[in-house]
Amino acid sequence: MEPGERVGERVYRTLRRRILTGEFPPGTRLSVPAIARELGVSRSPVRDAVLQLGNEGLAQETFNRGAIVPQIDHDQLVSLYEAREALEGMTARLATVNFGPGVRRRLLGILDEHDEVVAAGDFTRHIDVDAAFHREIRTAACSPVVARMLEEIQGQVMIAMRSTSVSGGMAHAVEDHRKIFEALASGDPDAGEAAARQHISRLTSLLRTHV
Amino acid sequence: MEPGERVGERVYRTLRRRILTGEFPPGTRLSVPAIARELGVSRSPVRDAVLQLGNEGLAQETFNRGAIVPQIDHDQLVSLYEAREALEGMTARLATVNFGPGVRRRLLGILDEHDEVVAAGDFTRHIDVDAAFHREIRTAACSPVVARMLEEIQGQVMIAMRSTSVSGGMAHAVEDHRKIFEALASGDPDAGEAAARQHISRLTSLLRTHV
DNA sequence: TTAACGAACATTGCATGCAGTGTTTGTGCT
DNA sequence: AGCACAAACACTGCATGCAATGTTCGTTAA
Repeated sequence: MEPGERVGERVYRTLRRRILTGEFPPGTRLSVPAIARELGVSRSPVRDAVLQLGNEGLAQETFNRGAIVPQIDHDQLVSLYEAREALEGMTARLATVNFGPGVRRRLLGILDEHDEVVAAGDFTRHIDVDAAFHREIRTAACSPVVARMLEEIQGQVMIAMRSTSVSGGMAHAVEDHRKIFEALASGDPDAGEAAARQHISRLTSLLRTHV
Repeated sequence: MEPGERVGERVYRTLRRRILTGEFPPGTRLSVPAIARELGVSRSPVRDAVLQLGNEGLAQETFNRGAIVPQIDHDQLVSLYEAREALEGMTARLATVNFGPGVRRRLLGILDEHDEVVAAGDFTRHIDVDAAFHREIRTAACSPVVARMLEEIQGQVMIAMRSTSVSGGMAHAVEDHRKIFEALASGDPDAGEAAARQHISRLTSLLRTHV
């Protein structure tokens, strides 16, 4: 007997997934009793989960009025990208130092797959492969604090991506990723950071013009 | 009748303060019933508070064994400083753009006070004034996401500061701060970011040598 | 018809109950 | 004394109760 896992943890992951996939679009009320009934658990773990989602910016709480899935407004999205630019730059810098044959191989595999996906015009898989590329770099960076913060940003960005089209274009993304890869492979931390930041800041600029 | 504030929120702030001031040193057990009895509230809001502290890295939870105040080990501290370097750099960059007479006046006031405090050798006030300088820049940066993440980092760093002496020296800190101020005032975002990052990376280097 | 009102209903946030689990303490044995 | 073991105790995590508050919807008045 060792579940070793809280019910609240499972509820948290369920709700998080539903929010990120858009099954719970912005504005959806996160009613604790309703969710508890649906999942067949009591209100306590559901409450824990909703509070945790609130801490991560995936739920917006108001006193005595419960929580709703937030809309990520333009200013918030800009701020998210400002943080993301700084942190992705740092992961690239750190990953340059830790760059090895394993990372090289995996990144090249992701890039090849990305080429195929773009050629096929599959936007959904593009999102996944894009995320995989950045995740691989985060892992190589070996900085849990930075990685955790990027994941938190990623969540809110996923919400925003459904309402605003800030995609800079799939082909452009792969191009940027190849540049980042080459900078990492070159072993120059400054180049790695610069390439990663430019990748993000291009989106931030697009965002700022899209007032 | 308008408390408009959750009991859990008050408990959270109380516990957070006790952890950050060292009243609850690392290893302290955060027993929900004990805290509830002491504060004269029920276990529910205390539980909420402890879970929230866990999300911020101010409590370490183990399944069926409750939470304790964490020790920040060396690797964790390095990762915290890596994130901090990236984010302080970004705030300085953004603050450069938003630099105005109000910010200038307040920063100069803080720097003058810092000089006095250092001359008096008051380490406790040094900590406060140091934090005030960085907070002023965070505020000027107008990026809530970046600011929030820096505050989260700040909490864990405060825990670590009591066990490891990573202080680079009070006088050196003021010197760095003046350089940052001048870079901000110059209006060059690159210079602002570079100055802020160097301030942090100096500490990171100290840390890395202090294996 | 539409707007204002109020009663019925649902939800929130805090309090408390409880089974399972971990910890501590006291006891007996070597 | 030192150790094994068990019983007593305490805590965790989930379930549920409840008063206060918020929401909804039907009814009434203009």
